[in-house]
Amino acid sequence: MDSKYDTMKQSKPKRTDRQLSSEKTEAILEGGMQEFLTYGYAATSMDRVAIAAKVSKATVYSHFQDKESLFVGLIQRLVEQKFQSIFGASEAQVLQAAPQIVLREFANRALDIGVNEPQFLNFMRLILGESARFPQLARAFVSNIEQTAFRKLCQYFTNCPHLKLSDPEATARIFVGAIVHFLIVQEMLHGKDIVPMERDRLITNLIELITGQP
Amino acid sequence: MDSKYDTMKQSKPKRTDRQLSSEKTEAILEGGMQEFLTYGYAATSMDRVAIAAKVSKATVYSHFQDKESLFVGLIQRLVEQKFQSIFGASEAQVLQAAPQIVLREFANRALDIGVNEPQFLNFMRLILGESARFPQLARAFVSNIEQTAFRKLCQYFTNCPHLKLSDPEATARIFVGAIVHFLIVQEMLHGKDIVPMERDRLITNLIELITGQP
DNA sequence: GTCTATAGGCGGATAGAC
DNA sequence: GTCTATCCGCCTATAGAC
Repeated sequence: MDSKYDTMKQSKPKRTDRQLSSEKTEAILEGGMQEFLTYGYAATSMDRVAIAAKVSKATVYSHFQDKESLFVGLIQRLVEQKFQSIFGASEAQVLQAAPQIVLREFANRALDIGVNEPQFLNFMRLILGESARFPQLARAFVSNIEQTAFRKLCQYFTNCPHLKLSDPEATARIFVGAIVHFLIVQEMLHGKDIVPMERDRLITNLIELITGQP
Repeated sequence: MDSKYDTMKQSKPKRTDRQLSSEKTEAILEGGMQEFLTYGYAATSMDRVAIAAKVSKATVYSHFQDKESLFVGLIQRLVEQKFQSIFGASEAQVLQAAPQIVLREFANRALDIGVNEPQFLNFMRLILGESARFPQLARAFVSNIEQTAFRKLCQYFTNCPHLKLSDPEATARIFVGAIVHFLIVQEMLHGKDIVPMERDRLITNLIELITGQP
């Protein structure tokens, strides 16, 4: 249980790398995604993955070496898909607006994902919950999602002439951290009714702290 | 899978509430804790729980109705234990110091838990990872840990004469969020080497933003 | 109350036909 | 490549002796 999860395994041994996935492979990945996101890694059975993909269990095993390979390949693909859907559409045209506008837009986009896409919450639950047993997936998440958010915000802070931040990199971390933690407590941990707070109130206060403008 | 996790089950049906847990019950809870924190809910077997507790499997089932009852009872107890170990030792004597000192102490105490107690990270992984299937455990975590941190910090912000915050409650959320997210990315998700940052640098910047003092 | 032994089922993974 | 059928082990939970 220690080192074997750290070594990357081959997900599709039967396939040369110049060809894309076949339809069956795609169906297996799609069915597996539904099952893993719903039940978690350990509680997902290869029987149900096969049923969800509408293939036989043997077909699943002809495309993926074992359950662990399917899971790792699937989640890594999902991390890249989420990266694309979050950061793919560039919003360079609004970066000229006032910092209050740009930062509010950034925060709202992040929080909208958690509210409008319930599967994204399950995706994060899986990454966080399995981060001890599958550290390479946690690292892929950090490299693709967290680091990109840090960079984009840090670039904005550094280039924005109105802001004079002593440490843009640390400030970017604080901004992302406050937003993501808000999402975790209110939505992922069902804290809305226990510690209620309007998202606009948090965002407004966060922007006030950073810009120094009331 | 929907409503059954929301209804609280009786964890110790054979025991009247005026008596504390017996030694066997304690051993089962202790053994179960080790297993669940290491392997997660679904991958933990009652066989291994019994072995870890040094009792027979039948004894486990004579103290707890089923696997789910053991898990829920155990995690709820653990949430209260963590609440005690984090907030039990009151630090009212240092609250007279400068805000820079008090807030830095608060942040360092929180981050020390994640670094010095690796089981606390596994505890959070379990709460986060199972928050869809066991929402009552997620809510217990929010009520005991998150809400208490918000309250303590908000009380300090409100009573501290040096600080003039427009919204102490939202600011407390931002402070806790930045610290907890830093812990999640650096330690839980193994991000130390990917997005390195000294904790003091983050804390210093966070305190600067809140106090307005460079 | 606690044990050993076992029921009964579902899990991952594979053999072999086509 | 894909299927049906199957192996075998481990799973949750319980029966029954003491």
